Amino acid sequence: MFMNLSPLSQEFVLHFGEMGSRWGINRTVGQIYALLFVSAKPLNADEIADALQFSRSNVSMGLKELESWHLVRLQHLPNDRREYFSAPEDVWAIFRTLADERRKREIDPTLSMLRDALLAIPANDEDKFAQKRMTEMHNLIEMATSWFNDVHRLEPETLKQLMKMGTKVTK
Amino acid sequence: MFMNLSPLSQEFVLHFGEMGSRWGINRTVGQIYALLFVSAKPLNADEIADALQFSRSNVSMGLKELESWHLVRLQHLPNDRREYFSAPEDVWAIFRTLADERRKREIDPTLSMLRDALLAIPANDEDKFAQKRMTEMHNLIEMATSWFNDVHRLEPETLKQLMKMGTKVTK
DNA sequence: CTATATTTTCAGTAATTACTGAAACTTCAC
DNA sequence: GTGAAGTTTCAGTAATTACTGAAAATATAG
Repeated sequence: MFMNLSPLSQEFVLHFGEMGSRWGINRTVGQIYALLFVSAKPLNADEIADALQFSRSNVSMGLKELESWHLVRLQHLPNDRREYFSAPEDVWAIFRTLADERRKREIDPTLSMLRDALLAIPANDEDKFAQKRMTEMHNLIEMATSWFNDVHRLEPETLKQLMKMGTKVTK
Repeated sequence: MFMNLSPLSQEFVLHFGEMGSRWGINRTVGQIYALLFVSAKPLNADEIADALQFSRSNVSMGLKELESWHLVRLQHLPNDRREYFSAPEDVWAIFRTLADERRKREIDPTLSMLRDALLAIPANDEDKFAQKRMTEMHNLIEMATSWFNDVHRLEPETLKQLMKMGTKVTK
């Protein structure tokens, strides 16, 4: 199916395509990302289109999407006008970027909607109940995100230690 | 647009519909869940179809989907043959269910694919590099999930305390 | 067992999202 | 400037996913 791709990379790429569609990102974007992730060298758009066998314009759109997620790095190679792309090397950084971006897109808007809703004067008992539920949700999300923000600032090494300690901390 | 829904609940329901489509779940399913979440009483499928103005069969499918996520409770009311649905009351429990279910669907398959890929004999240098990257990803995910499993077992209250301490722990 | 209430399935259709190729635009070497 | 190399846009089309109504299946009261 793919050109110039070892069976190992192929499976990885295909898997990420499928997973991509379970998340918000589509198959194409997932595959492009996976390909960049396992590539030792940065790739240009034509190489990607060639390797994954889809159109040049599709690659262009996919890369734009990945850029909007801050998941790819754009660079230029000496004596080459084309744009080369690669996935950041540090998997912890990738993880943080992803979490951060998802927070921005999925959590923040909900939080702001909830804040507005909680300011409204309840018109009746049903509204009162609904607001109670929304308050619970709001508080949970607020706490989780502020914890996340704290953790976010830690160095990977520190975070690793923290995770390893894990539940021991409770005692 | 919706019948018998206060503006407050309407906005909440609409917002969750939109958010739903950013996650894997579709608009309909998001709306049904939101409706159940803010309802003081359990609702039957007809009430849901009526409130949200979509077909009975669509509601049936949506509820099945929510059941597969363990996000709704099914119950029967005395002297009524119909099935009534509600969202669990404890938002922490909901959060855990959601995280758990996503782990099962999005992380576990990836982990198992990575494990397989790491067992393969690399055919060349490119494969060697690819495997190195996959190992990094594998280790990160493994660590994060095992941490998550630990945390998962804690009581909400303990977890709350832990989160409040947050970064103070590092010192 | 029969009649009725309720839920589920599913084939067909509608709506949405993804993808392509051609054209437009941008960049840069000369 | 001009032209070639590279990139993006976008209208049209393909593919996918969501939704409906009718029919089938299931459950229950009498």
